[in-house]
Amino acid sequence: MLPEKKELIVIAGPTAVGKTDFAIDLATHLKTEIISADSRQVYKELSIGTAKPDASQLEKVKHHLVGHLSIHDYYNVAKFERDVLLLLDKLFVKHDQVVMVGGSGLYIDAVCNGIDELPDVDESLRNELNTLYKCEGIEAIQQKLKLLDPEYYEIIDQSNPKRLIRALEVCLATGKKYSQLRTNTRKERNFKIQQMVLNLDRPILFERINKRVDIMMEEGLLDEVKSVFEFRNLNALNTVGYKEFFEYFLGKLTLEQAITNIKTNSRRYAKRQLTWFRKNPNYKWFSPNELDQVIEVIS
RNA sequence: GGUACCAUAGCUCAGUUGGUAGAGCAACGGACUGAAAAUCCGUGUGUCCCUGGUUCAAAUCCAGGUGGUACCA
Repeated sequence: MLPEKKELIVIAGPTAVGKTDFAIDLATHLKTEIISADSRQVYKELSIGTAKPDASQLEKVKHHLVGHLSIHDYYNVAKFERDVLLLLDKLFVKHDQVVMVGGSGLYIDAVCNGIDELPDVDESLRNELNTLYKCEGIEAIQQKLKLLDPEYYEIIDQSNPKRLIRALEVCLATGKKYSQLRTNTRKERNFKIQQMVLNLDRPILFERINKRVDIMMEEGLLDEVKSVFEFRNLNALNTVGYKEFFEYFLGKLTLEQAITNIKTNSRRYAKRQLTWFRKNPNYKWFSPNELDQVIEVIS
């Protein structure tokens, strides 16, 4: 089979829209497998709060990149890109089409368009910069970047500490300007890509989000959060559905407030996801009950 | 039934001696190449309960109505 005949079908969408079931139905129809594109479902310790596919769903279709890591592992978008490309090499041997489903827009883009190859940065360097920011404020890291990479400083969101620190750590680790290491070019893939977004009217989506939080509570989310409480400072746990309950356990919120905040933060997350997908014209938009229409488009 | 208080943004409420209104939260829009469920930026969305009156001018003062809350019957 020629590589050109291979095709990755991306199913994106905001949280709680119904991606998991949709992807299972689609993959079943195509007799293929599913790659998850979800930055939090990769962790084995996080199941209920990340709405991972459950045992019966996993039985229907083979899923990849779900729960294969620990919250103690460091993971990022570049590792995800590499993991998916390796996986696709194997899956395309057996299948002409593979479904990738998830809501992490940056992760999806890394697979579809590629991401610049930059050297790994030592963890201690980032820690140092975080400390500098914490102790001396944002001005300190702004000035530092202005000095090391004035071109990038001009175009960056200067009030965003994570962007500043990222640029700084690359400059410091490589001795080069971050702006010069960014290629801004799209990587060619040896497979075709079709991108779909699932969406619902906002009131319906928000209703689903609120309801799903209640269901997570019934499924024992509180116990799951309790089991990882001691690791709450890990990045993997800077996650909606977990961080709010950490505050509850620390006595900063009532249980009811924590649940309300999870719903609010989930709604805001969904909004940010939609902003991300909207700006990318490659996406075709569908409702989660339009499986037939999606099959029509991809065949 | 009587008395008192209240009625302003989706919610909770500010609003000075009268000059057509503003905070918090929610909401909405956006950015985003190794933390991305992260992080950051921007935006008031209003029959000021209704009807009259006073006034150059009413969210504001007056009268009546409606609705609510509390207390007394």
